[in-house]
Amino acid sequence: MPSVKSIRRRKRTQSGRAAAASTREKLVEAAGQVFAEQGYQATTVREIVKRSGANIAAVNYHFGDKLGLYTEVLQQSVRAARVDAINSALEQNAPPEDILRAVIKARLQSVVRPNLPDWHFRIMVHELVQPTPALWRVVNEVSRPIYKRLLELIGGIIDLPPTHEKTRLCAHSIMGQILVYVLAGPLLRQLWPELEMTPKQVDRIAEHIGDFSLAYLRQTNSGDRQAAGPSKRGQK
Amino acid sequence: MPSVKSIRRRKRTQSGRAAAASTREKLVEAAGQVFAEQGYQATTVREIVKRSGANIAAVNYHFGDKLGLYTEVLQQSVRAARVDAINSALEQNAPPEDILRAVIKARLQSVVRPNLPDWHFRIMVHELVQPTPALWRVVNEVSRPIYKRLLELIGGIIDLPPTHEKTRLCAHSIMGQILVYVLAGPLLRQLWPELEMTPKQVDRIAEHIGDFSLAYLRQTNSGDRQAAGPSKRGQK
DNA sequence: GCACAATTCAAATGTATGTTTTAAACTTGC
DNA sequence: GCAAGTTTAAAACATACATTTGAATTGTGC
Repeated sequence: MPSVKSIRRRKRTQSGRAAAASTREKLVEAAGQVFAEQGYQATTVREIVKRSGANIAAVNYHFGDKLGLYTEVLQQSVRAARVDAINSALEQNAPPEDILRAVIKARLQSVVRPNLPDWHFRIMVHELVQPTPALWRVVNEVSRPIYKRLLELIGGIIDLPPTHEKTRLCAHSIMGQILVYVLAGPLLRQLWPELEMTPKQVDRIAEHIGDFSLAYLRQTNSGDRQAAGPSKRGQK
Repeated sequence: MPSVKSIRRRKRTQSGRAAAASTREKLVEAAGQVFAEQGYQATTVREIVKRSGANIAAVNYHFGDKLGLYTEVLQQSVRAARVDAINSALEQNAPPEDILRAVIKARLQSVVRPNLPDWHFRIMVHELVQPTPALWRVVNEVSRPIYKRLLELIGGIIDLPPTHEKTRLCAHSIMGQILVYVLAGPLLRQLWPELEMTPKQVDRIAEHIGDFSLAYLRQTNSGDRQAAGPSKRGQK
């Protein structure tokens, strides 16, 4: 009796369009939440199916196994992140400094709100602390282009090539200032109880990060490359 | 038949002084490493005992269970962190700006090196992403004093009270710039393969963070409170 | 050396979890 | 209505894991 080992992967029938907005999607949605909260290792498929209201066999049927489900979640995450507010902010035609402020604001907003289906970033945080093989694909597909664009933007402000070490360090400084509110959120709330991530407060924080960063960027622009051009010399 | 449920906790005999620098300590050391790498959930006691060369029952004997071992690790972490380089750097008698640079450097060094028995910070990172009840004690006992001191330091530089919102935001900006190298390490290495955390490179990064931050702090000091004093007006 | 406690060891136990199976219902397009 | 796809329920299976046990070993004071 040859135990049918083959996983019954469904072949993405799609026969009837998007008729079934059902189990499969509910699974991905619930899985995204749980994975974002607990990380890959700590989440149980039983918790996922409980939240989604689906049957446990469904994850096998649709995704083969837990890792398959996780992969799907990551893929959707990538797909969603690609058309994200960040990119649109990076695309817009505006002075570099304004673009930078817009990017900071967009990232902080999308990251700090609890409700939205924005577990994408939280999953990334888990990946950073405990990488799974799936991380590298995500990094290359979504993080790298954004990183590249950010380098160009900053390089433009401080008048250095995007790959220059100083450009990179500046990019990391900005990324770090945003990250701290994502992953040190609980810590900061404990240290500073008055901190509440209201939309208004988030905007204030974003503005601060912009001020904080531009102080150095402007100084570097008019400092290192002396008289590079009088166009942007304003100290405010 | 009363099943002897009581965990055979040893009563810290200590009869023969520190004669036994053995199993217990080896366990804590190995556990610190593994917990720092994988986080509480993902680490297995089997991995710990394998690395420490001890028998698996030893963790029960000495610490009751996995959580007991983790608690011990955290306590040692707290104890070690208290007398840490950070504190000594914060204590020293020097200009505030120099102290700030020293603190940044010390933290970055202690955090980025892989070898040292400095898993303290890494464990904190895991705690941030997946808090355990033990987190809050650590926060209050070690993070809060350091945070307070940092606020005073920065407040001194920008001439604002430590509890002022702007002071706090500046502190977070600095913390974030350091944090990004800890928890986005793998990501950054992927995005920037040339990045190698040699001691020399780490020093350069620390210096950048200092420059980056002081640009704003100085500007704020001489900007907000006008003519507060011409002592520190240098733009470099 | 001897008794007794502390420690270490190999093996067993119980539980949580991922995975698979079976069989029956229920959708849905043709 | 029927055939294929989908969902459900319940159970079984295998494995990894923390935890426990009881005996063996080691150390220590007398």
